[in-house]
Amino acid sequence: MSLDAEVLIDWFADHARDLPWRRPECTPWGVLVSEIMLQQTPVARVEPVWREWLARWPTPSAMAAATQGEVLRAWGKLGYPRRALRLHAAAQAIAEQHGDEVPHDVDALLALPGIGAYTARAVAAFAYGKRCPVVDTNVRRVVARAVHGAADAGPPSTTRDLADVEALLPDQRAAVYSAALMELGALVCTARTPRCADCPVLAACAWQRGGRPAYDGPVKVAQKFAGTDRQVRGLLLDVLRGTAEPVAKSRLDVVWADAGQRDRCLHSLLVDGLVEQTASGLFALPGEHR
DNA sequence: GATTCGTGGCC
DNA sequence: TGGCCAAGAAT
Repeated sequence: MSLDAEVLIDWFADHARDLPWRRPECTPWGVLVSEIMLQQTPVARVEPVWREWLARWPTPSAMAAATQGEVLRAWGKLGYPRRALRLHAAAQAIAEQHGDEVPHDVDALLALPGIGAYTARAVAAFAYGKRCPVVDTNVRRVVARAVHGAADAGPPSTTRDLADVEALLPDQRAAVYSAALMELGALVCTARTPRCADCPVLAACAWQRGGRPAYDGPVKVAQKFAGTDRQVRGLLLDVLRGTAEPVAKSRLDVVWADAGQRDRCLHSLLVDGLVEQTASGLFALPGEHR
């Protein structure tokens, strides 16, 4: 197809960001941690936390030995803290069932908590050089434009998305090619205001050739945050992150006026295992108090 | 397939 | 100013 591998790989060699999880000395565990942290989270916010994590927990077994509370506190404000819990559980599974080595196989990776279609293939490709389609939001957008001539990708469909990228994947240097596709989407073929003048595959781009028509797919519902349970859960968890000792419910009640929503959120945090109640009825991050 | 799940920066 | 967006996964 049109997205010439050599052109893209050469562009990547010249323009790729120097990210720590791309360094040759980065371990597969480091790659895995980066991929989990980068889910729905910008690179700039991930990088400092990733450095702290790898220094503190350089292996899966090292993290497996930490408590859930320690892990949640170290996760800080990266967002979606269930990722931290799942990564901790994945570290335990890797330590106990895989000899402390991050699995090579996509299927074995998929079986780990918090690892889905994207992350499993990203680890297989970027940590082990395996040839497999790696499809994130950047790649979906690049393919939508360059191949299908659409301004943006429609709703995701794992089966179709994987097939699309599989068809593009070169036989050689497929992992670097995948990294290049992602980087192109992150730096040039961006969601808003793409830098088409800087694009290495402009001549091959179907969207460009078609006069860059506007997006005509189904309308995407904007995700709200203010006033949602997500915000309230975040506020509650932030209290517990900031204290070493369990706190009384009154300390949590002050973060949100609506008692019904507040209690519902606290309950859901308990169900999710992000918060624990002690025998004396106080609240804390999990795994640190009896 | 549609929803839910944090957080903060940017145009 | 505020909607949009950022390397998704689980249900």
